[in-house]
Amino acid sequence: MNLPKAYAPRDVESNIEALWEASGFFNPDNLPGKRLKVFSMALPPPNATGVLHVGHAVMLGVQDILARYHRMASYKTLWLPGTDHAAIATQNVVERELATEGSSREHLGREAFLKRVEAFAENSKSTIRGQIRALGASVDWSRERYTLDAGLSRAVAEIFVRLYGDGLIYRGTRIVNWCPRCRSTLSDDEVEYQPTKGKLYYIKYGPFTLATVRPETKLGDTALAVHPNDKRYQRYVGKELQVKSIDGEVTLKVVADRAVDPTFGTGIIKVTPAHDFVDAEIGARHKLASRQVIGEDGRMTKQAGAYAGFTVKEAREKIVAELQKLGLIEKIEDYEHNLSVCYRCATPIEPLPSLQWFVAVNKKIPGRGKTIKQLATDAVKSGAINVVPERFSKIYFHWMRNLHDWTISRQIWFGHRIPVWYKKSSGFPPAPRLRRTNKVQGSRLSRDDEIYVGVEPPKGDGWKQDPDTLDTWFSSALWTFSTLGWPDKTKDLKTYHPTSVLETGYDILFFWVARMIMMSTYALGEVPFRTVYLHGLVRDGEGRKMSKSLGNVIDPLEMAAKYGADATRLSLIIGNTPGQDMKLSEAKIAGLRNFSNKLFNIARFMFLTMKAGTTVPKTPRPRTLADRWILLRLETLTHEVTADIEALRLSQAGERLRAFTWEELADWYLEIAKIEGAKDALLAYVITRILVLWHPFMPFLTEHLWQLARQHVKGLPTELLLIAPWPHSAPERTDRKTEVQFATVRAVVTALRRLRQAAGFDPKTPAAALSYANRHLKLLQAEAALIKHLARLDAWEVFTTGAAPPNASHSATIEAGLTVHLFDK
RNA sequence: GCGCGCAUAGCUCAGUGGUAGAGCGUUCGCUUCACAUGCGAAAGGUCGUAGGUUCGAAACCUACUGCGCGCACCA
Repeated sequence: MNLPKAYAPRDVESNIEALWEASGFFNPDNLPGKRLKVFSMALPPPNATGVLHVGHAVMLGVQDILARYHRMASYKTLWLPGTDHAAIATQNVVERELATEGSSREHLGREAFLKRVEAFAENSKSTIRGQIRALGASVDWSRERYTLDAGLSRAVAEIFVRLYGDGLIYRGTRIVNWCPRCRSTLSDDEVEYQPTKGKLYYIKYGPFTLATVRPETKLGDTALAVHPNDKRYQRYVGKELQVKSIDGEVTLKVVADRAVDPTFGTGIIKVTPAHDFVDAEIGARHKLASRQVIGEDGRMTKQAGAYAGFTVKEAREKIVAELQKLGLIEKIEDYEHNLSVCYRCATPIEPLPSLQWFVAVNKKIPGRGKTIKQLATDAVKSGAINVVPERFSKIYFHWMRNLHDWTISRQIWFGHRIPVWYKKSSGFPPAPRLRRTNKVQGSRLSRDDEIYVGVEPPKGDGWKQDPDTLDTWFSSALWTFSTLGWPDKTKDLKTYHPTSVLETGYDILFFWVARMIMMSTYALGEVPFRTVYLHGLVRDGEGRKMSKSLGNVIDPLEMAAKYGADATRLSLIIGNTPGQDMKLSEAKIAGLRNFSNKLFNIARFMFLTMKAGTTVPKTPRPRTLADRWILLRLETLTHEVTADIEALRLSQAGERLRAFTWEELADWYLEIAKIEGAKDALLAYVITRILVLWHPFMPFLTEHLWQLARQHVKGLPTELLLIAPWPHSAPERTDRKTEVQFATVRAVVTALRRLRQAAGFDPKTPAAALSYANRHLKLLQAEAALIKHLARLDAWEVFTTGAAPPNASHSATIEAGLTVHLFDK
């Protein structure tokens, strides 16, 4: 056989990938043998927006290790892949494309635009499929899903209808986070905060002065508020003040409310119920009027009078100028505050009142006596879901406690259309499949509208579907069970749900993980997964977030092409613990490429030296001390690696394997094998075992070597390493004597090498030495040949005890009574 | 403001109450016939600071310092 001197991943990975897929073993239905235990995972679906990044590579790496380990350990193993339509994110990308073409979604119209987005998403999906394959992920493509698939869309509609039927989805006018650029609402979690330098304007309001960063909302003020205990302003509470302003005299009521911090600023605030969450609450408590002066287009409304039509920014400048002219500005200070921006396009958020759909998280579920929030909290508190690392459960509870009703309607076009239809109630007979009719109130509908909520469109004429779509996280919240066929009672659902492990980045704990728990406990009455494993973010070598604009992005596919998929994956596993961010550099990947080559060459050595027809023994027969030692170490390694993987200590498992493979196996045992000879069977045994143990971590290389091994040795258990049985992890076997003996030999060899170097001997010229060994006498005599070879001595004698010989140039003590002495040449 | 994390070799990081570890880098010597993507040898540490618990602490507890993150506030 003609083996290259260095491992060339590029030449083998695609062939190996094809071999696996042709086997069909990624599909658990095809796995051989009786498999009573089940292991299942849903791949967190990448967004259908483009390409995979290094964060995806972490997730694929961790999950593939778990999938391959369990498959080998004879679990019925399902790892279900798919993609997320990622509503706003994907729509934004396509809108940007259209903009460069001088077009827009409005220009195309809803239908044509959606076709365009779908074409884009389809293209992304096929890119992503190729990338998942290239990284070696053993996902079951026969079960691939997409959040907009018909089946999943049915699940989305079904759960919406159920929630509505339980009174847990409602429609109402509330202050929402509005992104004027996306022209859509956002949930609280989709808002990010950017520290921003701005101005703080001190404005005179009759007898008061108060500060604001948003003078333009002055037009929407309907009251002033002070703290109930603030003595300074007590006499004004309940009074109505006539205040001079840019739009003439306005009447403002003074109310007392606990939300006001008397120690901050002047201790008095203006209340703009239509454009601030806190003010809206104050407004509700005091039954204040609400005046919307900013519209969904980010421009001032007709209510803003002379300023109607201006953007918020323009209005602010004009209003400040006008206030200054009227002498109503006391001072302007520089001020840094947190600006709310859209997490998808960084546009400043406008809080404004809007008619939207919400999920009620604090309302009892009929017949269950608990709220969605309680179900989701209990799932973790009870231990039904195990969070790794554990500290994230605290963060989860904190978030749950503070969770408000979830705004689920979005005014974008790409996504699941809200399964609600309206029509003028004018004597039409009720539709046959009407689930529920209700009068709804709201600005968009007349009071006579009839509402239909159902999975299928209503029969009959005159129904118009709600134009809005659902929050993308609403559909991904169903991912673990919608992908398995829910709401049908499928075999897959029964077999694979709850899933075993959900592995994802901690950055989507709230967006996704928490919502999956909410939806699964609500709809199925069971947890979506038993363990959540949260990995950290991958940063660049300097600890900065990777981003295109910084130009510090490490592309996992590029790295895989350069250093191999195995090295790339391993670089994301080793030296990292769950939940901890990691710094990644190309040097680290190159280092693991070097290790790949080491493993390759260990096998190469075996293939080149082994007699044809060697059989891998079922039970190895050690002949020498080194044999006993390596087998002992191999058993211990097997035991420890198995325990590490079971406990999700993947980094530790990888480090152990690397240390054993490089140091103990390659540097010591192989060198000894060259000396002692006649180790074909033992070597075959050790090497096939480490291929098995390494397989989850380095699937391509190990499978490649397995296939080569099949040409050289007999007795391999399976044609594909992919389904080779994981070795039974017997209780740890200790053999103190072998350990101590081998360690002593090692220490003597190392000491001799050190002395040789200290003496300045050329590595090639043989040297002469003497040892006093005391209790190790017999051992060192027995291993004399080995020690002489490894330390390159042509003469070496061992005695029980004695003084350093006069012609010894260098001496060393290894332990009490054990010394080595090197003679001058 | 509340909460969480991190601080260990020059760098990046593991570390499970019992003799301080790895990779990279550094120094010295080697084309030793599996591998220079390599081999051999070595140097390098007050485990952030101060207390405490313990026979014994890098680890457990308390306080503090520095860095980072989340949430809340943000008039």
